[in-house]
Amino acid sequence: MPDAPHLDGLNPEQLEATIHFEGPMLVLAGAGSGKTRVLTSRVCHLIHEHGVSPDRILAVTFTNKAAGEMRDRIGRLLGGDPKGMWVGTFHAIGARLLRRHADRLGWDRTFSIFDADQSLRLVKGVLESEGLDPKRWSPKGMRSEISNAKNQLIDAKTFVEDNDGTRDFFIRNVARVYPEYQKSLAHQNAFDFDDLLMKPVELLEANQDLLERYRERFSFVLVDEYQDTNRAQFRFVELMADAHHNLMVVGDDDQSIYGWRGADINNILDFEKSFPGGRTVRLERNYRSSQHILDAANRVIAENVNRKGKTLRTEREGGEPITLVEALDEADEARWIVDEMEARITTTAGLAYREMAVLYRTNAQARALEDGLRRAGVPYQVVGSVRFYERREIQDVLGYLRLVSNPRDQVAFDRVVNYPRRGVGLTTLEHLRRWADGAGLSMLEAAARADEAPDIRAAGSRGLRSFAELIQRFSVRAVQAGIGELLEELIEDLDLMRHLHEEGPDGEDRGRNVAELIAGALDFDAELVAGADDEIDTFTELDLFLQQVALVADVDRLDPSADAVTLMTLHNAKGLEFPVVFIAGMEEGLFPLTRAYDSADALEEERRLFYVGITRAEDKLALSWARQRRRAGDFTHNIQSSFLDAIPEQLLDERRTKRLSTLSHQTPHRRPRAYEMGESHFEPDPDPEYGMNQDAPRFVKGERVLHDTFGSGSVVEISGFGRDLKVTVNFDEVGQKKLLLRYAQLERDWP
DNA sequence: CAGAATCCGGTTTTT
DNA sequence: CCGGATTCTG
Repeated sequence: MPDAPHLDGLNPEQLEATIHFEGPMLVLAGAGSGKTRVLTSRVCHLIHEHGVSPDRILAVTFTNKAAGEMRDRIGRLLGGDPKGMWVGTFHAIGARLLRRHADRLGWDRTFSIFDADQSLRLVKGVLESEGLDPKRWSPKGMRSEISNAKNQLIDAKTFVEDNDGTRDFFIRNVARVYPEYQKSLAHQNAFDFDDLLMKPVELLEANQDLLERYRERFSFVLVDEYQDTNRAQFRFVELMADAHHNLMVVGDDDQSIYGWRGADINNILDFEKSFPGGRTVRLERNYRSSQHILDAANRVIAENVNRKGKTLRTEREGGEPITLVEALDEADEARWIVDEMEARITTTAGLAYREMAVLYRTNAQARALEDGLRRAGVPYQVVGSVRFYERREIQDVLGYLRLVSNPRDQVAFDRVVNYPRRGVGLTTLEHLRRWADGAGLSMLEAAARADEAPDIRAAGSRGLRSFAELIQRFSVRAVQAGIGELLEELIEDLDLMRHLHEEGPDGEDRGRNVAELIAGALDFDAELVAGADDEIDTFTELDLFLQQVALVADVDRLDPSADAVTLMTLHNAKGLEFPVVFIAGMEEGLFPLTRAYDSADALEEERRLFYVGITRAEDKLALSWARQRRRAGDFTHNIQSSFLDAIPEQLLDERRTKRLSTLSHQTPHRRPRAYEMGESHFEPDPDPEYGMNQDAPRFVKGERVLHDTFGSGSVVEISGFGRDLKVTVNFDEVGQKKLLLRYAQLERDWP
């Protein structure tokens, strides 16, 4: 093919996928096999060789970052931005469609997007007005039930019908809450995250004209990370591709890690059935990791049953062994990791901090690692943990903007009406609500005329009126000024910085965060002017800004130019790669989490997560675990993760931290192999230092025990120390119980 | 009405 | 150990 730089250096399989033109295609792309490369080259090929106009292409990615990268790379290959092409996450694309056609569903285009926190608040509110006790019926549980339903495209009406007469009280209450919750969203002109997937499907199914229009427009559809799509996303793709069948999906069943969010691994396993006549290409050549790392990954994932099966190969032979370190506790683990990083920086020429990452199962693990890094003065950035846009001060500021953009947003109103303090308390708000309901006014309108309302004290009325006046003033400014300017004026007007600084030690940080938000907004302004986004004619800048803010992921905010070590969860690491990768917390109960043992599917998903982690590493992988770890207040005693059993010993370099070696002088020992897991018992640890509770009978996770009243069961978790030693036991008859060992007369139950 | 003191309960992963 | 909710106090 002459003059086709986008085809340079592709291997035969990549080439086959890239030059594929019409009809369905599944690209099964192993980790590090160059799938992004294939996606971008294919788009270029469509445009360049087949003369397809960019505005007829729709590409869906998993993160905004991936979307941005794809757009950049295509732009570079083509020598110009692919104007008119839609690239984005399912959520972003859904929001875009809804902005255009929300009126057909009864919303209007200035709708708010509620994130998890806002939708939880709303669920709580509904729960209370339904007279349900939020302590008995967890709002979180309700929200996730509603979320699951939406991901399955089950609307409120259907949910109620489907569960009519169920004996499950929880579900029965969800059936009460869900319709009211949805009604309230509509009333507030708001969508939640799940609506952004579900409502576009509803929109296209109910409006044949729109369906035809978008099918026609997007005659080529590409989907990345297809293994993580849920029912709603599948249906959306199906609707779009059903007429022309020009659908290419790229994914890896072995990297499906979002089942808990409704992702259905069968979407990728059954692709050929759903889209008959399609072709499948497998990319099994890995260009990322050393042989040793890949061997470990292959062995780990081979334990799974529910998979298509593929084996990654690399051209790179050998490589460094995989280090497995046993540490005393999480601080010791962090210290080892930091020491190892510094040693590598000094001994490896050209290695930078930004090329190293620490991955872990739970966000809580970040704290100890951060402490270690901070103490050693190693620069680092944490993805997630405390999410930027979920910070209180950021949400407060955004609450104002949301209210300016959508005056019906009640969640935003409640959030900021008395922040900063305006003397408007709960009683005042209650009086206002009553009067507003009676007079048929919105809360904001009512606030503007608070002096007319009965029972409201002068101070409260003054506060309400000045609040309403402020929102009105900024609604006017919003059409004249850019977002950055608007924010600056708002913060000035509220005298927010002074309020924050008066709050105490955290105030400085909060102030900095607000400053960062302003900086981000100014950037947003600048980019919009430079890019002259085609959306800006249709929507206000404010709406676009709020939408972007609602839909950015934490990984999107990763700064690749900063020379800092990256800390993040294994989930967040998907799609990324680093020369040096540490996976911390390789302990039974933490990774895999205890609850993963509830089902075979869950355990397989957990194992895939480990596989994702291993395959992030290019040159060096180090795994670590801690004998004891503080979790939610008390101590846990741990054994190393059963996942490690799959890795052949000759690939491993097993070590102990210095701290641990000085405590006892044993050689590193491996835990009994997996066949001893589950019902059977483990040998008590021979190390006398281990546990510090020699006086108590020493139980081990997995062991069978007998209780006077509860009967027999198996030990799930051990926590606490000395006289506070607690065991969690899953009893065969009565389920899980947490017991104080010194009261519970537990005996070993030999099978 | 606001801020302090206290209690309680949860704790996986996220667009 | 944390945050949120609740209760108490000025």
